[in-house]
Amino acid sequence: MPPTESNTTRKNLLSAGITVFAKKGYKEATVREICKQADALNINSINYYFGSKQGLYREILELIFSEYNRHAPSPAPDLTPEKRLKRFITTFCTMLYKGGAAESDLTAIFVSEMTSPSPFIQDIVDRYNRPRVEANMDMLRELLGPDAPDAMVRDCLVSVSGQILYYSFAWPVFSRLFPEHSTQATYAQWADHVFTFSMGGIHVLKKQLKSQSQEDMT
Amino acid sequence: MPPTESNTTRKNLLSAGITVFAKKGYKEATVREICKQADALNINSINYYFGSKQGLYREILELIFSEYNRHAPSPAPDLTPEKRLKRFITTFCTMLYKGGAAESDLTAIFVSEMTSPSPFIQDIVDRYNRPRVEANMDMLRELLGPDAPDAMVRDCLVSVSGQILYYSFAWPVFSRLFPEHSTQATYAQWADHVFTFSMGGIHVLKKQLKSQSQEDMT
DNA sequence: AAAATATTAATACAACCGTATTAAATTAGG
DNA sequence: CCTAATTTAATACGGTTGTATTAATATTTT
Repeated sequence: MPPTESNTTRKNLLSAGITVFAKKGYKEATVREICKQADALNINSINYYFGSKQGLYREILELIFSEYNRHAPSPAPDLTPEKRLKRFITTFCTMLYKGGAAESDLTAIFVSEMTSPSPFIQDIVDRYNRPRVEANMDMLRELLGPDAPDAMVRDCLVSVSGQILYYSFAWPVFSRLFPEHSTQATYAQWADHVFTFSMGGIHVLKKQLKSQSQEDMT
Repeated sequence: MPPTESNTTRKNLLSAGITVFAKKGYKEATVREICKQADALNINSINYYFGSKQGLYREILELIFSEYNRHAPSPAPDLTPEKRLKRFITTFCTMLYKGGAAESDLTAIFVSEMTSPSPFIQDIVDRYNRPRVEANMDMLRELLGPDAPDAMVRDCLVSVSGQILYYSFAWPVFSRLFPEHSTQATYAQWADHVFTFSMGGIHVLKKQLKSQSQEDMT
């Protein structure tokens, strides 16, 4: 039985796995290529250390999402909801685009797990995404006011998330339409834009809510 | 040489290919499964009619994008930019979500082509996406005013597109966070929300532009 | 109807996949 | 230092893939 202690081959396999899984996707990534990338001449090392190709991938997924979780903003109920929205957008954009949209291996695996999820997605969503989503729903509810229905709060969260995530999955198309653009160089401006744009959207919806409740009075 | 005339086996292979490529992705879809789905007992029929697996996929791609193009709104310069934006959002959401976000085969292939593009992506983008993007940029420029810099116009287009596309690629995660939600039932409301939200964002940016130019006056 | 062509069918093949097996080499413990 | 355990190495195996080959059948053309 391989122990879990510090082992350089094991670590090499993990980081090589991240690289190859990101570039090729789960199915097209081969254990032979990962081993070669990890300077492990024997193709059996993945089975030795992780039981199987899927075992390696599971461990990589855990590694990536806990890393995301570590960088994500800790709850700060003392901040105004505006500042919390700004923080959410900025840190998310930074995580996704700081190293460049297409170049980041972690972003690539993150996206492939969204579009074609592995068997581990339910667990990942429950442990990592759900708590953050609930916190963000609360934040948006504060921004929209207590009269905002749940559907509207959810729609706003989707509007914000959709903007943030766009480059991460549409990059192969976008980069061909705007070849000169670089998310690495402009991710901070993009975060600013998403914040401004979204505050405008939220403002309109809030106003719309108010006029509706006034109509109900008459 | 196989002729291009009407042939039921050929058509069966095309529609079976759409189904299987959508469900499995290009690599994991096998010619054997496609042939079985098409009631073609011989696994050689794909090579016979399309030369190769890739040849079948290329023809399917062409079929899908020309279909998208057919449903997309024709240019209507007489309409106000607001109405054109509304039309753009509505028709796009309808195309993507009318049959349900996860269930639509065309949407699945569309998304997989965005996230992990085939060798044909450049040609597809040039012939189908670029003209629409340019028309939408013009529309947004009208909404933002003549002072709006190109980067702002482009950012707004990304903001709108990101919202529209969100469900198409994030569905495996979103549906686990909100299991009761159905895009099929609510795609029209979603289009309404995206329009309202985006007009709010555009309005704020326009106001911001105006105040900036006033500062420049002093 | 006969000949030419198009289509379907069945099988073969080389390449690749993940994993199992077995042996050699290295390291750790007494 | 020698034994036991861990790690690396090399190879084998069964399965699946896309495609090529060859033959049989159906369709069209003359």
